[in-house]
Amino acid sequence: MDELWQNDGNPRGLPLKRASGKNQMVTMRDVAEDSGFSPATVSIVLNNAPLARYIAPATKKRIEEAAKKLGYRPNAMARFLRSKRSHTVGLVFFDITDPFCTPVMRGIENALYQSSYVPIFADAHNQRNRFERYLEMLLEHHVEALIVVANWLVVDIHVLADLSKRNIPAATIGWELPGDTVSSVMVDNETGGRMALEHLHQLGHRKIAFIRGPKMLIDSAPRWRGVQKFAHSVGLEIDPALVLQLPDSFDPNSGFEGGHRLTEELLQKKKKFTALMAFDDLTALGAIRALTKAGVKVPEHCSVTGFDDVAMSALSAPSLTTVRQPLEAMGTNAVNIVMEGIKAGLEKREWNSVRQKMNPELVIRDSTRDVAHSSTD
Amino acid sequence: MDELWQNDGNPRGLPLKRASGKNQMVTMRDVAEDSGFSPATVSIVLNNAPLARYIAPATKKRIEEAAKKLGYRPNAMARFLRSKRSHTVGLVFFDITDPFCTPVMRGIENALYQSSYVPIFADAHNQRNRFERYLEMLLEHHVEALIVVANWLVVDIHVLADLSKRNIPAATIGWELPGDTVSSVMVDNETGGRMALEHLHQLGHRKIAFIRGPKMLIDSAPRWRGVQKFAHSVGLEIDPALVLQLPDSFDPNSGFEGGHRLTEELLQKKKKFTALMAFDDLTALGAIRALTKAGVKVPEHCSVTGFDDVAMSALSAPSLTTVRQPLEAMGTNAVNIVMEGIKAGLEKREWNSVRQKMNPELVIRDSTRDVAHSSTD
DNA sequence: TTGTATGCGTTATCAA
DNA sequence: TTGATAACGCATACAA
Repeated sequence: MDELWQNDGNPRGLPLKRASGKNQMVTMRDVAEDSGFSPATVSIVLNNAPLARYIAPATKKRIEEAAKKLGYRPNAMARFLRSKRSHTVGLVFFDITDPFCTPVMRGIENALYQSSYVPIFADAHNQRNRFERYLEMLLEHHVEALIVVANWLVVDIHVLADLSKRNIPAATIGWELPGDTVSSVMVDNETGGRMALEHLHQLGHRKIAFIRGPKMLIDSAPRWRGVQKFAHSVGLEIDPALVLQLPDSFDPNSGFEGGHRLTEELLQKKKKFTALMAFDDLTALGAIRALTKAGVKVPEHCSVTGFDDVAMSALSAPSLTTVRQPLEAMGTNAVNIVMEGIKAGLEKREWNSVRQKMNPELVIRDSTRDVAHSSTD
Repeated sequence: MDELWQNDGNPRGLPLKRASGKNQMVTMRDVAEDSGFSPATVSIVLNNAPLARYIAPATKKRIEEAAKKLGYRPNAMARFLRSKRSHTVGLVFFDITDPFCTPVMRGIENALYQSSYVPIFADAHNQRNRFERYLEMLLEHHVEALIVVANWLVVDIHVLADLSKRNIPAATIGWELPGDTVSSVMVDNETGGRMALEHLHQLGHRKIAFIRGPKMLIDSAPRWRGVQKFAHSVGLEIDPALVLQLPDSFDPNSGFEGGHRLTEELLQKKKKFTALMAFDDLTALGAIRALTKAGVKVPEHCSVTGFDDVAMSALSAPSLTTVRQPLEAMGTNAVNIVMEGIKAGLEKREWNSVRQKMNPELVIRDSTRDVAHSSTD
């Protein structure tokens, strides 16, 4: 009685479309026979091939009607055999579990959809074996391009070699490879790091603690560089005792736990700090948890910033001030890049890979506040 | 200097594998010529076809070596043309943005990987047009089965008709259709509803507020039924003034806002309640936000339960007591179900769709507490 | 134990 | 303006 869906489907009798038997595939030949023309003509018409210009309108109409009547659907596989185009793009995530991935995925999917491409999805679970096996499978399926979302683990150069040799355009998101065969889309980490610190500095914070990213991650170094440069430019002193670093880890969600633990360490030092800049949002959330548990209120006693702006940052309590990566746009751009590559390949043009750095954006929420009455001792 | 990845790839010279030219595809014929056997024999050997039993071991070895040497990779498209098998499964999400989806996806992906199937991914953005267009595309790519993750919006019966007519096994997760053509995997919502209330009841709560799910959602009714049945069985009285309902919405993340708003309404009534049972986790998070803002501490003054156990529930502050849906297992099971369907189709057996109800699990965290000192007036 | 021939559904070339 | 034909890469029935 509560389930509305039962009435949702409009009850206009049987869904028509091909009254024919069970599993019969409708081929171009069927359309040809039904319409009284040859398969060649049918192909030309239904694909709107160049030659379609010379086909009589009446013919076109009859063919199109026959196709619709029979429920004809082109066979992507057979089509590939001739055209070498699969209308398929490989999409490899290093770990879909990372909240970073969802918006990126949305961006990619949406852009591909606009081009009538279909993504073949793979999740490497951060395992190299799995990554390579998937790569193999994607090549068997003849994806026309590859997008790798490598936010957390390292991609070995193999990928690049094997792909570029086959002229399959590839782009990475959240990582970049040496050399210029593979395109990449990344946030400008240095600017992002600066933004976060600048924000805290503007709020008047001077005793600031830092939780740096794991050495393993490509983002860690430039983000920290941004911090250092800004600190230097305004004469802010960074107390080494207040700088900790997340350990390397293969679990993209380990940041929470890491942030929690390192913040506890920080508190044990009994060194005063009025703000904490965390490597990313999960780390920040873990830090907030530790602070709160220790009776340090955020943001009253201590401001905290994150990085990424994953979905839960807006929903946490307090909501998180963070440096936003334009994740969805990054997905979109990666698609546009490889699409260019595909087009170039089709036209046998040379094509250069591109390296894109996207601008981050400071999102101010409730976890940061003017230093006025902040204190942690 | 901090970027480790530069040393990661082992620098063992050039990646070998096919020293041949650029984009040349290696076909079975190449392997045949190189090994000195016919394409038929090569096919038999490389596929381990039944006839392979009769092939001389030496022959097998030479063929396999040639294949490896040339870097032969079977062409999935060409293979499909003969075998009618694409080794591909369509995966349609109604809205990937819902945190519900990630673990489900992980489960599906993992199970497919075990069977060497590859998922073609689609996200309907909750739009029917888009859903139908994707369905079309998936059919053009001849997916062997379809899995629909329809947690939030309504699937119209069309799907079913069009698919079952083509003998493509289909399963839905988080939704079920009338009739018996489409399999489904759902959590046992009624039991889950009961569990949540039972937990609160055991903690001594008697004045309990409820935020029910939107009418539109298939989960709402049975979950509420579980609540009512349990309340009745223990003689718990449910105050209608403390029962609110989320409005229908197409945004799976609207729960947070809805929970927030409805909880404010609830507080304005000035009616005492010591616990709140929310429809799902996001709603619970929204509710907690509203309570906290109003000075009502969770769980000291008011206990809150969610439903689903999405990733952020463990990370929120306070962490959320909730009814866990075994999302990953649900994904796995859906795959196993359609795989059975595929196998049945191959063997021309009859096959019955299945409807699975999975057991939920109560996860007790920090948002619920003994009633002893709870109060909201 | 292995090879030959055929066709899957499509598109492109050429001929009519 | 349209049709006949061949070929894409593979797997199978049949022949050897």
